[in-house]
Amino acid sequence: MDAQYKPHDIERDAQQFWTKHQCFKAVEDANREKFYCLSMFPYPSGKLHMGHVRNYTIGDVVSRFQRMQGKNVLQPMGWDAFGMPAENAAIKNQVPPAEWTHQNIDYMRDQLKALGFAYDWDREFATCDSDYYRWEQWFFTKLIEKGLVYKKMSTVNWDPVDQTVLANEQVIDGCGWRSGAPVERKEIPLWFLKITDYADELLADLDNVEWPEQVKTMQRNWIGKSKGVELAFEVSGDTSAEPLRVYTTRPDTLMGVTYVAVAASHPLAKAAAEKNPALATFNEECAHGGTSEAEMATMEKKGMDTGYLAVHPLTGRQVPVYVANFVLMEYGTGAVMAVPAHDQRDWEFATKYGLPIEAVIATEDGQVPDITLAAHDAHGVLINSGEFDGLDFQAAFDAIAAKLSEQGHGEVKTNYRLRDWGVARQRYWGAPIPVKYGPEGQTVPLTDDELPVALPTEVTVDASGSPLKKMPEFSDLGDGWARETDTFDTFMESSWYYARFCCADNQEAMLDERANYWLPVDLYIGGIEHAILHLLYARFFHKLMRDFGLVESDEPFKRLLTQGMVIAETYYRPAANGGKDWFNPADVEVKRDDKGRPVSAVLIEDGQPVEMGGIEKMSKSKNNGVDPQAMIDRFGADTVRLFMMFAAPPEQSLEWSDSGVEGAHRFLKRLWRLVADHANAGTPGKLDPEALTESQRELRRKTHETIKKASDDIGRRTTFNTAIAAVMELTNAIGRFHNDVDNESPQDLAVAREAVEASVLLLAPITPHACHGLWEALGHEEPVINAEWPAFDEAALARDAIELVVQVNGKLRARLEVPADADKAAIEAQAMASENVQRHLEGKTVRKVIVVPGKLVNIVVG
RNA sequence: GCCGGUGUGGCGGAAUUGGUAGACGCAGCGGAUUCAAAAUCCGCCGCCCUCACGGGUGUGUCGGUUCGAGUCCGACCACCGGCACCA
Repeated sequence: MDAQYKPHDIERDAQQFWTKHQCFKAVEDANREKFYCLSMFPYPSGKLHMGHVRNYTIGDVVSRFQRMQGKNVLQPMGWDAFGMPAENAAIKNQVPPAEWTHQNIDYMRDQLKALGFAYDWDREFATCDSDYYRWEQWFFTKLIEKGLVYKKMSTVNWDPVDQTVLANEQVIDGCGWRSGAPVERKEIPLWFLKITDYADELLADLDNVEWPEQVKTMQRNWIGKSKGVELAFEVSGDTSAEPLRVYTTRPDTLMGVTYVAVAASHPLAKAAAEKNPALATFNEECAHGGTSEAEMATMEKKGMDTGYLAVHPLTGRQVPVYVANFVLMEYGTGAVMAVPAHDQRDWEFATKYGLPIEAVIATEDGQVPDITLAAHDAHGVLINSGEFDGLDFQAAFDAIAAKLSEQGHGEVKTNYRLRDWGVARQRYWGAPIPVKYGPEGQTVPLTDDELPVALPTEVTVDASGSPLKKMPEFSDLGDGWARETDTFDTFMESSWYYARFCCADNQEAMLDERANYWLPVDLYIGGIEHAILHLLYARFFHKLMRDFGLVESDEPFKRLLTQGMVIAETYYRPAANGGKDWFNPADVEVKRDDKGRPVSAVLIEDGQPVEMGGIEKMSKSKNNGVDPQAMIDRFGADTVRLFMMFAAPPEQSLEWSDSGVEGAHRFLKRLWRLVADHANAGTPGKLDPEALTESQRELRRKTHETIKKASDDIGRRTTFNTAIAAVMELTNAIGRFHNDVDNESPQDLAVAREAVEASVLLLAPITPHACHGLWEALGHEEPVINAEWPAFDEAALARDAIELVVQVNGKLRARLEVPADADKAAIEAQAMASENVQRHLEGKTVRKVIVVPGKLVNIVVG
């Protein structure tokens, strides 16, 4: 065998073999245990970035590992092909979105193939194919029939210059990103899915999935189930005004209410503005700025008195009604009661506008809280609350709720922070919403024979409005009927693609029985940034499909692995316009001091210094992306895969390092030579575990320790980095073994063969091309992709003697070699006898001796 | 602002159940090989004191629990992800 590692030849040969033998085709087989391994499909933005490479390498390693475990593995791939970047590219370069998207898909597919991922390409689809989204349209019409869809007014970011709706990311400092005009909040009717109907189940079923606890916590908090009271404040002196309904989780503070706040678009605020021009101006002002929750929470809180008074439902006291810019009409009731003594936001507002602050909850030690500097928001016993004084939180909650209920002013209510899912977008590059509007204003879902509604692909896209609105050939159905021109949120497509992969070729139905063979997904891998929205919507959609009889399982993703970002150093120079010019790491040379610490960097092109801007997520804006293709061309796919898996555990962020990649490449070269040297050393004899020399026994123990550790690391812990480190240790040990043994006996070679084969098998999921070649070179006829994962031999792990450490007062003072079966007394005696231990015991009294078998002895002295 | 996370040598990281801190790799330093270089191989490598034996110190900061804390508890600091129209 050739001792030189030639990755490009090796990778070409391996890939040709897999393709020729259709190794990755997944076929349903009820007699075999299935494993559905799915990585989040990519948006086809142009070319793969390192985040994709990382995500898909993890998925591929698990898939190949499970295959070696004997499972029937499905690993599909497709394209999340609808979305804004295609429209932005269309505006910029006058390329139709469909054409741009398909070109990107073709390029990226080739890149995925070059990385050797074991995908069943027969199942590939793009969500912009009408064969895909037609079923989404069909399902939506069924949801309308089931009453799970409705239309309501909703706030969007409106660019008054471009006359278009902006996404949150297109609003920069309150202005449109293209026009620069201040963004307005505009209310338009939009389609919603009733995800809140499933809130309880979405919450409860989190207990039944094997997800990272942090993700489950985030989803629980997002759903935000709370128990509170909904109550009404009558509006004083205006019998025509509806009572103000508010929801609170703190009815115990009800006696501390000193004002009520309503949204600027609340009917009462509008009514007050008619007689009050200043208030009208203020309400107008509240309509500026973005709609995101972060913006709402961080903006300056402002308000203005409406002049109306609200009547406290228990005391009859009249409190002012304010308009507040942080109260939104569409969340909850559009009105909130304010208790400034016990809520920080209310406290700041009251302080700003000189409203009264009245403490009604005592501190822990029963005192009146100091509310001069901040609100006191902890639970406690009630004070200044008349008949409720002395009650604790729960008793006060119950008593006040009962009283409100008795008087018809309020009821206990369970509330959710979760809001219904707005699925309509005023954009072109998405799936058309299958609804039409009649001449008398009727809203009618399309019937099965009117589906699918194909998105026209011949369009001109510009920055203003939705292209579909400007295409009568699409929207005008004649006789006064018009088609809906809004398209679906692209989260709709990503909410069920995992199911469609099971039966992507079915032209007659959305899903078929094959979905129940493969689902749920056994391991789903993707970025932590999807922890809430995508994963929650997909869980919801799965339950909708279940309730429609399309799938049997309750949850789509049994196990979840959230992968960290890929980050890299950034370099820049201050630009003339006050901004920064960013330079790609590939174009920069780093200077180091004599200890290897980076001290400065220069641009290779002109030799002049650049600033180091810190380590950031790889992005276009910071120009710190490393092109996977360049790395594959230079080192081969296996090196890239190995580095990605070795540099960090999957859940952590991964810092790109050119020298780290070179290190991974060096390891593969060393491995290749090691196997070649071994293969050329002679024919191994038959391994006889009962007749081994000390050094043979040692290598064999290392082999089986490594099998044990790597199996656990990959299968249970998914810490691929430590599995690779363990195999590196094993290959180092093989190298030493070969050096130590002068004339290699057949038995030496047999022990070495076992170690070498284990190394190749353990690395096969990670660097599959190299291992394909190595396995063949070791004389196997069956390819390594069909090999069985190795099992460890418990007997090989046994040791005669073990090392343990001796501490005196917790500080390490000696190391001991003791027989594996030594008893505690013998260990203690040996520990005490140690010279260095004796020195630390001198003149002191031994108080206690702790012996932890197999680990240590701790002698406590005083 | 709210929710979730992260913090260990010069660097990426390891330490899985509270028990030897720094596995493995990168960088650096020294050596071998070479006409020379690259590549490769061998050795050293947290910081401070010491010729050495050894000792002190050390896991973001401060405090606590414990025979023993990177790991558990409390407070704080810094950074990262999400916040419903980026995907």
